[in-house]
Amino acid sequence: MEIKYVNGCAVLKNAEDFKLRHIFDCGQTFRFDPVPDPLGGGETAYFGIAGSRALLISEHKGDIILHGVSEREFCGFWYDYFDLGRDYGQIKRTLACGDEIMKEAAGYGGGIRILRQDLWEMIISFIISASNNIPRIKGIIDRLCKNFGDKYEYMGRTYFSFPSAQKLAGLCTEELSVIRAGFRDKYILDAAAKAAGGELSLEYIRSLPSAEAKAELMKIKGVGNKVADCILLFGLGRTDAFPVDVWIKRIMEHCYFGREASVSEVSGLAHEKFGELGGFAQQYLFFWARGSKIGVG
DNA sequence: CACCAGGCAAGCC
DNA sequence: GGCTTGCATGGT
Repeated sequence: MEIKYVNGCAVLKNAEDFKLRHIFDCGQTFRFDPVPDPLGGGETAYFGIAGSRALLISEHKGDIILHGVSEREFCGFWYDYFDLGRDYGQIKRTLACGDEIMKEAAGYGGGIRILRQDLWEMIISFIISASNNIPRIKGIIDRLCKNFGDKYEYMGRTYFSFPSAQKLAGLCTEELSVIRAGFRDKYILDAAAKAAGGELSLEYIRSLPSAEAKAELMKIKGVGNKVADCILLFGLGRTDAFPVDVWIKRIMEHCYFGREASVSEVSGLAHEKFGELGGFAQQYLFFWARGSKIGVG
């Protein structure tokens, strides 16, 4: 992949396996939204926030442009964030080999990349995701950051960072109620208290094998099997994790089982078929299922 | 109005 | 172990 730095932008020339709509609309992050093309060409563009950094990113004639990003910032953060060291073409070929379903799904969302996001942000974001819909998850996270994050400026815009565990641990449920998280407010405070108090060490969790890391994460109230898998996949880069939500369950039942199946049956088959590539398969299937309404009704 | 949304915890057996 | 129910809020 060729990278150039022009006019204060980092530019990925002829970017392959990289499509903004696929990356930001496949449900892995809740803090990026479409904006008008800053170059006025009517192409796709997004503005979003990762931890305490903001980014305006757009497509332009097959290139990807990261606006206001220096070489230092690109190499020090965004390269890893977008998982640019990984060959997604190879992953798609491996998954599609002998599997017509995956061939279809990986073709549909071929520009997906699994973002390497902040662990703490993923813990709270996916606690909020439980029994919720994506627009409202985004709204709750937005209010969380606006009320309790720190204020920053980037390219003439004001934005707010994701609040730290220490900041959230100092709140009571009444103060947190402004974000309208519903029954999840007590789970957020439990996670914050454990993280701020040292009972939950994110660096320790990071050092553990996946199964043990998952068990540690599930000690947090509001973190069950599915939320823990999302945290492993999106916050810890454990790409073998295969989160089974209603959409994945529905599409796997429809395409692979031809009948209703339990969550453990679904994860069992996923492990068998996709193995170490489970996380990628999950993202292709999720984006495909939602976009084409496969298995619904 | 009922029903559902990237589930989970607690209470049953 | 597996199965049911309540849960805050907002949209259809």
